[in-house]
Amino acid sequence: MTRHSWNSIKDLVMQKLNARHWLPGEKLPNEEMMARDYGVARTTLNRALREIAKEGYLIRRRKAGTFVATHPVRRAVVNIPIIRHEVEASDKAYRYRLLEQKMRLPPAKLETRPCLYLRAMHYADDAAYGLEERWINPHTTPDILTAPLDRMSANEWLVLNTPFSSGLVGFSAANATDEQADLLGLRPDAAVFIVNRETWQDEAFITSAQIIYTNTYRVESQL
Amino acid sequence: MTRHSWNSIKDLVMQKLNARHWLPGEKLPNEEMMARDYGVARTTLNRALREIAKEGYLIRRRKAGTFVATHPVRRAVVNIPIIRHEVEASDKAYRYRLLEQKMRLPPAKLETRPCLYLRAMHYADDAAYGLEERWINPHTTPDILTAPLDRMSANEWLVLNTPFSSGLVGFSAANATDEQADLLGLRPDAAVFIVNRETWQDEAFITSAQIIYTNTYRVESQL
DNA sequence: GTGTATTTGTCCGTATGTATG
DNA sequence: ACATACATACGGACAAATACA
Repeated sequence: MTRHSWNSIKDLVMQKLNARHWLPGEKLPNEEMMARDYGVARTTLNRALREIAKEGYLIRRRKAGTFVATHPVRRAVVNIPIIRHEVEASDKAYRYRLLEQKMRLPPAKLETRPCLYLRAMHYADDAAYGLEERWINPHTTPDILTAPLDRMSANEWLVLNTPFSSGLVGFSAANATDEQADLLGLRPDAAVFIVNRETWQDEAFITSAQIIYTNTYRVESQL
Repeated sequence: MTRHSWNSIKDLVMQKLNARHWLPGEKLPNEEMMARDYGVARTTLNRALREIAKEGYLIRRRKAGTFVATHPVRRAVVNIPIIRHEVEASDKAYRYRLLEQKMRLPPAKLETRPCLYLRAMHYADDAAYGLEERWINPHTTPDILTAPLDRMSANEWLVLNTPFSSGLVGFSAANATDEQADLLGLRPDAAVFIVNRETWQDEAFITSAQIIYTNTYRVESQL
């Protein structure tokens, strides 16, 4: 019986935006008026407009009003899956091999005390999938020292066992070093796709990882 | 205290999640109880939990309840700016040069009729910044044929003049072709970072672009 | 700089809808 | 079929930000 949900109001406004009913930069009527026009409560209309604004198509400012974004900032949401899930999602057998594990002094921007350094390979159906180089801070995550890292990737263990407050992801490209090319089965100097991740908890560094993928790897996302 | 109450409730719940007050997979108390516990209205608590769920840390199902996500899917939101804005944001002078513009038959998956094909360079302080190769469908966007593409990048024109639509973004790495290396001032075979974009409107293709950046380019994002 | 009016942001309490165990 | 828990609606109220006089 409720013909109007905030979602249908959202669709309706989006249609008007697409139809250029209001031009970029133009001011929309205020909430109260629009709510009356569409026959819904202001809170309902508010939610619809808030959602549209979050998607970047509207700009809302108190006292000023609601405006059509002139340059909608396109945002893409990319999923950062656990590598095992990513491989298994493409119907391949996942395998993980720990290459190296030792305590070393990390780059100064991370920590001044020695940390756990790991190198590991990820395989999909026995083909090299990605090379992982990772630092883990045992001072914030002491349990890592007894984790079964020979069987389970550090990534997966960390997701299950440590909360974190903030993080960074970066995507970049580089030419493979000879060693990387060798491990990944690529020709020397081949382009590789690199995903960097850093996670922190309240100024204290938890882990920093670099995953080197072959150049066939792509990150894709709906706009 | 009345200020941003849903946000402070969200912080509070996030803290409890981080502190493992509820374990992954565990069920939280129902909305009514939590609202009473925290001394807020149920709608307020609802909003807090809804936001947390949208970030992936909680799973909510009607009748079943609210649960701690076992494998929170990490999502990173990356902004896809207009290249001019990106360059100007780093305090450099932006320059754009159209290299080529003609009608050609695009890849069949896009369109079966001839489309506009563009190649253009983007510069930051006279240093090569990115090479753009783009298809634009004049059958969905006829005005493009009279747009001043020698002065304004197609990207920017399209953002201003075509309605919103669905799209795809992809990030990948590759070795530069000789021509690309030459245009970008890179050594032959250097790794380049490639951003692909496709935008569609109701099954009809609008534009498809590939922007080739030097390997110093990075896409970064907060987790 | 100050004050005021406007507009969005949020909260509350209640009520109803809806998916689902 | 039923009960439960989330999803959403409504209207009234006040807070916060800020454009404008």
